[in-house]
Amino acid sequence: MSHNPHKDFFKNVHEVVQLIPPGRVTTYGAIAAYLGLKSSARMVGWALNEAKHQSHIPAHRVVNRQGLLTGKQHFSVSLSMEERLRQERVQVINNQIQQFEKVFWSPEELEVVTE
DNA sequence: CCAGTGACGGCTA
DNA sequence: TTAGCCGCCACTG
Repeated sequence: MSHNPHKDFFKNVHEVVQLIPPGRVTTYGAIAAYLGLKSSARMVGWALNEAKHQSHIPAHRVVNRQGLLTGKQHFSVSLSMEERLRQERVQVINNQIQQFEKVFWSPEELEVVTE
């Protein structure tokens, strides 16, 4: 059994991302903080990079702190990050999520739901 | 092994 | 308010 800490972290990221409701988005930092590694937001991006080949993980619902689609380069041209979000009625203009505060979802909300 | 690179974000000037 | 710095750490050449 190889207990690689970062592998577990990646797996946890995948699980959290799958819980983001359609039509909502969260941030790299919010996921990192929820998993107890507040200063490792960059690693969330790495984890999503691996998730790229797993279509059931909605990586397009993760944006940066400002609501910008900084990870758009990692999505196919045929179905871009922006298009995936639009399909869920999330407004995007110039890579910027509109009404970001309203669309933002935090993993912290899970505490309420699971109780 | 070492240096450079990032799907980030907090802090400082 | 904006721009730059730097801590973070897995991965690559």
